Amino acid sequence: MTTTVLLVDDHPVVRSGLRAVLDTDTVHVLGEAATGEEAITLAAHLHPDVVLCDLRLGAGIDGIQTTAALRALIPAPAVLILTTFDRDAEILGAIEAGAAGYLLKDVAPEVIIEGIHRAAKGDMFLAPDLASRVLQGMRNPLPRLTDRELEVLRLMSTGAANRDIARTLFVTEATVKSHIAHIFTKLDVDSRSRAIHLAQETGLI
Amino acid sequence: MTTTVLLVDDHPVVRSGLRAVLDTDTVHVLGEAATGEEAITLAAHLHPDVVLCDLRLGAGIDGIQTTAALRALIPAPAVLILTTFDRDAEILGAIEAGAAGYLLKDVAPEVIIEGIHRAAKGDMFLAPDLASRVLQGMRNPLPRLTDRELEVLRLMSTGAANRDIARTLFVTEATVKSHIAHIFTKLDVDSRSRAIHLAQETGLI
DNA sequence: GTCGGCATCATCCAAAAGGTTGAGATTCAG
DNA sequence: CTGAATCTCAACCTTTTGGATGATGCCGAC
Repeated sequence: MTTTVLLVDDHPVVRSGLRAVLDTDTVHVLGEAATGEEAITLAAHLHPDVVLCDLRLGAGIDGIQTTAALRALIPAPAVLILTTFDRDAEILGAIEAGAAGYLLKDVAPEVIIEGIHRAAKGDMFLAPDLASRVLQGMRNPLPRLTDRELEVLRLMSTGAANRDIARTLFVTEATVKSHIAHIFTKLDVDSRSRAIHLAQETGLI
Repeated sequence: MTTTVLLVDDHPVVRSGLRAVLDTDTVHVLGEAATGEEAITLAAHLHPDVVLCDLRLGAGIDGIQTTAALRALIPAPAVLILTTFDRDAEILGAIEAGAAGYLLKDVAPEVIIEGIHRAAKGDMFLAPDLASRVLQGMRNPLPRLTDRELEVLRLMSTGAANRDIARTLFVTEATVKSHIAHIFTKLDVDSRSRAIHLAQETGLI
């Protein structure tokens, strides 16, 4: 039985590659989308069994938002994330948004095909080298930062000093320091550079 | 007249995509390599007109080292860098290593084909949106950091405090501070987070 | 040999960052 | 309504960072 697939990637070359690799007797590629918006429209019309979606989609909404929107369709396609990156926060975010699986782009074509079939059957499918990491991430969840704290953290990571952050957010430096103190406590670090490094490593920002 | 090409990319899917997109009446794909080492061996035997090479090649040597090695072959193929990333230092590094051009992966297939033909003729070919940036980069060259300074910068970017850096490098904190002062002057910044951010943005680290 | 670049270290001072504690205001769920 | 979380701010203090200046030794270029 053939599984129908919609490809979502902002790189034409990757779409062509996926199409060439996937379009076999067990998988049928219904269409391609370059953006998340396009993917949602196409999926609503084509009703693919599975949507194969990149996380980074250039302009417009990202893969996680796309996943959430796709899963809200009726009938909802299974969403398989296929990406180059393996940042923890993003994997967990994608799964929270309803993704059926997560594959890295450097896997062999057969693994992608297997993942598609598994996703179509309603299974979860994680690239083997990611599975342990995800479980690890769920045991050691990154503390939840509030929106404001994330905003401060992002500004910090661009090299902004407390004064700069205060000016950007229209608050006093005391407030910024307060947020930063909370961030440090939650991330268990004691310097902005460590906080930045940790945040970048885990995909928090 | 057809131009012969060797593909170098660590992602099977991208290689398939490139092959599907490029193998036309004017371009002939001679072979594919997944690593830089493989690319050099293959190029020495197949004598392609052009090598289309990703910058990030997973394990092993990177695209810039591969470029340099390829350009040392006789006859030397033209090397066209095709990558997702657009960091300044890498573009300039690739060109220094002898690359004939630099393309971003999100361009249309026709642009890649045009780039291949131009490279085969000995022209330089830069993605249009990169050209101005590269010229800009050559007018405002990033100051050359010494090896030691780069080492310190890299440690800084992992969140290490001066004391940590000093311990790692077996020098005193005073020395670390001295290096950092030089780094700041050269990069024209006044805080480690800004230095880290700039270094990451420009691909310095 | 001399000069310049580099790495090493030191001292002194000022500024920024970080830690602690506490507190007012708002919002939102139970 | 009450309590918890969040965002805001303040005062105080310690540590870290950054800036300025200068000194030593090494090495390679001229």
